[in-house]
Amino acid sequence: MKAKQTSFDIAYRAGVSQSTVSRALRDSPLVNEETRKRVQAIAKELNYKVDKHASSLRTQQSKTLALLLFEDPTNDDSLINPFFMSMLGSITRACGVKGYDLLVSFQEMANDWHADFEDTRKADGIILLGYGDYTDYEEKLIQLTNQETHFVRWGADVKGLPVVSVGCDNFHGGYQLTEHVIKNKRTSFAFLGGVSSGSPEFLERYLGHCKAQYDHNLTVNKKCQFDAVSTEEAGYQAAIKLIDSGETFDAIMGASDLIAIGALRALQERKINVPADVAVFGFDDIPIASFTFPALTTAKQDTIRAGELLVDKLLQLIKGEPAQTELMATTLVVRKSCGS
Amino acid sequence: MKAKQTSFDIAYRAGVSQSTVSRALRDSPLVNEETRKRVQAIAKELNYKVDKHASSLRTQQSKTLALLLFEDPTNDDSLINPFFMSMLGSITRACGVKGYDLLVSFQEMANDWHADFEDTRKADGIILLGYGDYTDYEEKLIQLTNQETHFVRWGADVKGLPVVSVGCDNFHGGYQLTEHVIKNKRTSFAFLGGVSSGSPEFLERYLGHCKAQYDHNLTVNKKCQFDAVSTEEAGYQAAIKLIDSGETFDAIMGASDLIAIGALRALQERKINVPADVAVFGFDDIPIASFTFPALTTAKQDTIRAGELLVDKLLQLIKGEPAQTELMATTLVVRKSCGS
DNA sequence: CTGAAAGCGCTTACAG
DNA sequence: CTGAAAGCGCTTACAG
Repeated sequence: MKAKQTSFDIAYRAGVSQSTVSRALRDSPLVNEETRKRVQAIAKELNYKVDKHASSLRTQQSKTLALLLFEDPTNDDSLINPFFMSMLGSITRACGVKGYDLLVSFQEMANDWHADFEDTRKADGIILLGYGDYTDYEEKLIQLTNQETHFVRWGADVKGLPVVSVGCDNFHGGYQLTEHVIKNKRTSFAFLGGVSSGSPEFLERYLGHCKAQYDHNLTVNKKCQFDAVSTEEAGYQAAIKLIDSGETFDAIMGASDLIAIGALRALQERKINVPADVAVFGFDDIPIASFTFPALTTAKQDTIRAGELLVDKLLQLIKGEPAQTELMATTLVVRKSCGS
Repeated sequence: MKAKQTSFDIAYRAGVSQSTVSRALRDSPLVNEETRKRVQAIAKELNYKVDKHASSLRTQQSKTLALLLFEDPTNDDSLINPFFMSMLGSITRACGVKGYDLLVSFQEMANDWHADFEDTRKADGIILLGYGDYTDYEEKLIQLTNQETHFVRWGADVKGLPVVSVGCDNFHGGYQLTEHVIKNKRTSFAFLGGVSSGSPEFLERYLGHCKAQYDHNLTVNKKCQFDAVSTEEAGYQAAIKLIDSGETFDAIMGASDLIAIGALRALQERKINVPADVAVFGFDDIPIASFTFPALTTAKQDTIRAGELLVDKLLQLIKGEPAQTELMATTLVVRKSCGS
């Protein structure tokens, strides 16, 4: 049990050549059925496993994908966005299904993370997942593209760049949510979240949000929009600013669930009743969203499917096949935080 | 930019042998300072990176650790225990610091996950993280030990087995929490969570919980203990059972925060006021714990340190050094859910 | 301090 | 269907 078995050991026991062992183990049609079974049985018995590095070196592919999770350094270490955690889970599973391993790496946006994985052959391709200032981000996307790295990313479509993305229809999601709340008789909306081009997802949600108000003959009060990054704390701070601004509002859209949850805390602290006085809704449908008080109305992004799409498209790219950016529809999830 | 650079290309450009390139890149003292700088500069310019598989094959170590996250299949896909997510973050970072990559894999407890990583040389060692029925689990630990796999695990100490674990002092944590709540004038405790030897962590928390009551001359009401796995839903169900049992209680300890959060939901649904009527407290201090209503009193496990310890100890094992099981103290985190 | 050479454990043309 | 041989890109004794 001590020394590691090699294909030569198996070959010796099976009375065949090492080449045949290799073929048998890879289910090559070039090997006799009976021989294959015998070889495989012996390999199993000796608990032999093909050496990953030797085979990767020879075939020049690692059968590994890398997941790069990046965040703004503002985020607390332990407060990794739960939405990304759901994605991590589904990506891991999707990789498993395809026979790929997954290397996970956390990076700060500021760091120089764009290079290593494919150059060192650690991974055949990269999945990018994270929020951060879009300006920094775009630069890195360009570098990756120039290096001819295989990669896909989660997020809004990128205008000029030939970058394959999987994202959700943020505009429509924002529209749908807002329309739902308008039907619940709310007329004055506030929006918490950054709406610069630095955060395209939030911006699109905001635009959908505004369009819904416009379509229903409501006036968008720009004074009721406050910037916030996607954390509970930022949501709390933005909501406090909103409350202290003296503007009137009867509904708050958080650009993400985390922001909405922060708003919930601020409202509660100020004794403002949700949903009686103010409706609150978010975006993402992270697991906690159903456990807040009151439970949060939100737009669900299908993380399972997102993970599969990301992996599938990356694998296509690796194979040299073309892959298309894809936008997934969101689902309206109605809970208690916006009234009936 | 197309064809991948090898150390021979660098050697050619630098006018030295390939061996020297290899040495220079690894900062070997066997190479002239000036030569090294020149080689490194050229490598950088050409964006050359050492091929991971070639070097791993040669050195027989992968410089990669594997993280195996396993759960009971009862858990919802998206509901990966947030506590483990915090751990994942800190483990990733700790690996990075040590120059190791991290392979992540999710497995169900029922599967045959004990083998592959080290046999295939994908990883030099394994970190085990998860909850599940302890009986199944122990069997797998034994297999891993027999295979002479290098591994460490998060969790309670394992009696007979020579398994290196990092865990927290669950007994003391349970004791400390309960004592704190007793000082807040609660006298009748309920406990939600499985207390069989199938879940040793929960059992220890329960024992500490009981000991505190005993030490303060309170009677433990065994009818107020209801089994629950570590999910919000299980906590909710257990709390409903507790309420419907007709037993009296003025405090509930959830064996984990998730369970306590489920209990919060059940109490709210039944219009039982927290903390006025019933105090509620959990264990773990997951990120959501401060955002529940009311915010949850709990015992914090230091995930940052836990990740570092896990990685350090695994690395010791890989180096052939002895490593010891270590128990970390928990910190009492007082929030609103147990009164002042 | 440097170079030529062996070898890590595979996969896959090539020849039969 | 099978085997002998080359070679993936490194690291590291060995010899100088």
